[in-house]
Amino acid sequence: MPDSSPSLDPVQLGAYFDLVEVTSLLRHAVEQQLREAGELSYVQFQLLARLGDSPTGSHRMTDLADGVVYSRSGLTYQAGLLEKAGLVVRSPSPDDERSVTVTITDAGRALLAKVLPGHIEVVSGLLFEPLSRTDVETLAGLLAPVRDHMRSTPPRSAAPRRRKG
Amino acid sequence: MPDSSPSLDPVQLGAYFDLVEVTSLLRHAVEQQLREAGELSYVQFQLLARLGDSPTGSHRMTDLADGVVYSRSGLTYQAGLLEKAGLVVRSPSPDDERSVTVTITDAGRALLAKVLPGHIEVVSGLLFEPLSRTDVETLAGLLAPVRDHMRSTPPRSAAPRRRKG
DNA sequence: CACTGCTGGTTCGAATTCGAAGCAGTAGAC
DNA sequence: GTCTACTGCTTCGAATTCGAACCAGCAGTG
Repeated sequence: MPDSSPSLDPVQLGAYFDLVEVTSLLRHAVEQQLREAGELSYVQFQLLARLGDSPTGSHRMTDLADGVVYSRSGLTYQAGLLEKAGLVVRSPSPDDERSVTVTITDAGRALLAKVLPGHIEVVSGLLFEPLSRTDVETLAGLLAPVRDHMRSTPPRSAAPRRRKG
Repeated sequence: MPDSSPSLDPVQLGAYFDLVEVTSLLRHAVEQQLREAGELSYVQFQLLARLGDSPTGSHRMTDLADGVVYSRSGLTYQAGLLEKAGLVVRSPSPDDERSVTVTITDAGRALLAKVLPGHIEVVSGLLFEPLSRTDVETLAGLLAPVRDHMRSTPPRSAAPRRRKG
């Protein structure tokens, strides 16, 4: 066939498949650990981690959703769960009436701290075990540009509400 | 606290986060393309792709589930959908009465072929755009060992039925 | 053969997920 | 000011997902 469309050579294909396979396996393992260690789902962990990382301990709903690549409605649901569990608090934003600010609580930080070691252990043992320090640096150097590229490229993700139909 | 547990240095952490972020974004984009192009979910595509790749065009249920890292019950559900859509057929295995063999149909292959170009285009444009040929080779070289390591390590994934409680 | 333990699949119920629709609040044109 | 378009979030319904429980069928022991 005339390759008018961009095709993937075997190496690319292999890299692509390995990428999704590796993350699927990793995610599965991590999910299990998180549930056992602290009754957290992966998304919930990601959310707490992001909040804990923030200087203010808080983020807007939308930013969280975009950050973890989640639907807005899904985030509303998860934020509700986390709030009910006392791990975060939702409050109206001062500057924008529409916006809701999610803030991690002390309990949230505590749980995060409790769960983190085991999490790291799993990631360490599964992902980094077969990689040398140099390997990791190389990997990071490869992924960062890809991430930036994906983030900059058409954010179809944010579901830019269809114009009309 | 005494760091008896293995911790991750910033580079490792960054690589880890970028890894999940990249695949999340990629998956999201691909999912959208697949749904628009052929009414397929990502899992369904993965399943068809695996079947299409097989010399016999078929696999056992369990092997499929393990391959795409999916729960067995989830696979039962998806196999049901695919079968109802005429894309695969389920038949009892000759050698093992318990086992079910899933086989891709011509319609399944046709749909796969129809969807593939767009799929490749998305992956190409998002994942490989910022990577040189050498980069891709490096990436593949890094991921393959990790995949093997994860596959060999305790297959907690397969949910090795708890002994009793 | 009977007995025990394991593997392959399905069914079931409960929890999660998403997109579409809806409700405010904001921003820009005029 | 008013109008129009867009953003931020939630609610709703429908589809998917998982794990626990279950029913065979296989394998090894005796």
